[in-house]
Amino acid sequence: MSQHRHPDAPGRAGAVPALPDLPEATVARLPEYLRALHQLAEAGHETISSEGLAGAAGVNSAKLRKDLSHLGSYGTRGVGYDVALLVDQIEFVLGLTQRRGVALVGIGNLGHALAGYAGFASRGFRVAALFDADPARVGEEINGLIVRHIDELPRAAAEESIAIGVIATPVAAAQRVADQLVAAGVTSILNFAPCVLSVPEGVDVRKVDLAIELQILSFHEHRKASLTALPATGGSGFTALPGGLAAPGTQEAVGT
Amino acid sequence: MSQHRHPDAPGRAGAVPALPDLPEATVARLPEYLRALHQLAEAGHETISSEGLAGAAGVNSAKLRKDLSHLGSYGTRGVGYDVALLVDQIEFVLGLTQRRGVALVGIGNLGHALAGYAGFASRGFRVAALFDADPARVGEEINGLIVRHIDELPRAAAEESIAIGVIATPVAAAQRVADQLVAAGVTSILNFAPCVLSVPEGVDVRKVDLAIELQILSFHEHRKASLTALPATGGSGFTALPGGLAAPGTQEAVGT
DNA sequence: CGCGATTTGTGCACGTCTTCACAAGCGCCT
DNA sequence: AGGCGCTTGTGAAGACGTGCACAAATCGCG
Repeated sequence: MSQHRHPDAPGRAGAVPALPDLPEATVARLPEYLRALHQLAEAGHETISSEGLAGAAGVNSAKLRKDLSHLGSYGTRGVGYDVALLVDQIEFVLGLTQRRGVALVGIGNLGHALAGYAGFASRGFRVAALFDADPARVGEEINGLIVRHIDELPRAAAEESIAIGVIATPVAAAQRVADQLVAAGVTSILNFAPCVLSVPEGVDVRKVDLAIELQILSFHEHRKASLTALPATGGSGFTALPGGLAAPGTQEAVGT
Repeated sequence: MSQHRHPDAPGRAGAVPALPDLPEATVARLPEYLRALHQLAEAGHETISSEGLAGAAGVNSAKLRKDLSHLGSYGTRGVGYDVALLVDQIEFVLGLTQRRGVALVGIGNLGHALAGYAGFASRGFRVAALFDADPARVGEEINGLIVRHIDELPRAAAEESIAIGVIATPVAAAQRVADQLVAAGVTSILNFAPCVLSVPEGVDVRKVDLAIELQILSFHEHRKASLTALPATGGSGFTALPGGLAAPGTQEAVGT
């Protein structure tokens, strides 16, 4: 998945190439661009226009150009972007040139699935260690990794130089685990437990709450229902017809 | 915005009380408030100040007040918000007064975990049907539900009046499944496959990409590393200290 | 070598979101 | 009753994000 096209990626040799501080919104989209680029590369494209890449990533082309312009000028006017070069560039900015180790804590229902999720490995991460507080789960092997007791976290984190932790425990344990992760030197946490974590400054937390996503969808369902219940105020009742085709350009189809 | 719709309990009496169209950012936070409110209710609070609720939800109190003000005026100056009333109000706005049925497609690694995820049931949803295209998986029982073949989706969706679909298939199958869901009348989709879906207008899609969350964290790791490598330019070098206790502010949320 | 077709990079205007700061409202205590 | 402290609700300002529209740059071709 990673060709070495441009080994002369910016800097990396000692001197830090002064990461431009990107807008958060841009950072959040870069991984999506990266995924689209890999897909395009696999399809044989060597260059891609902003329009094409925007389509594959499901965003506006002007927005994409502005996002990429923050990284520097890596396109060629009249031609487009060099796919391989852009892949290298985005991977560098995202810090994916080194394969980062991830510690996963909480090997329950969800943790099990995460431990076996191929998407992590294929997108630059290595699930380096699994932990659980329940002795009954310790020792289990998943995908070639043995589940260890949470108390071994400090040693394991140091040995494997782990900077990212994933919390997939029940809510009741999440804050305690977060504290333990921080104590072990972890500075980034991905939290699947539906609760707010309190962490020291300098530690980043991102939260994924599966139920919240459904609730947001539920709101829109509710709104759609209350709209169709009323006499449509000029809006053409869309009425999701069975067999509906993807007609208007919301998102573009990408190869399946 | 001095609109007094239903001074008493939220709607639920037949007529739909003209949902105010909330800012998207507000909608995305309401579920978090709801979770915090349930937690507070369980802890015995009957009323809560915006400051207190904001703390429990991990947001700024001014933002919270503005968000809630969009729903109407459900607080009492000098006192705070009535917890039970606010719970009812938010649940109504989010369309959670009816327990919505969800169809889950793709019973692989992740799908298995989602099918057994207790958080869905406890937050207003009912996983009503499981589907997979692989005949080998059809017939398996998970949590009291039998995995059915994807071709039975139309009938099942109609019987159970399912409006929300969850896609947990590999990328290669995702678009096809999305088409099938839409054809079956589903108007909201939660997509776990790392790809862009093309759907007709009127169908909402939300995407959860676990690897993207890690990549965003990776970016901040990268940035933190390149900052500590440089002589701090006036900024107070924080240097995430291990063992630090959650002292000062709240959780440092990265991005949206 | 010049021209036209194409596409990037960006200035600008607009809309959305966030945050501050404070008046208005409410309850409690004297 | 009146005053005082507390909290909500909101106007205004600023920060941030988005999208248009176009100049600048590049390629291919005759």
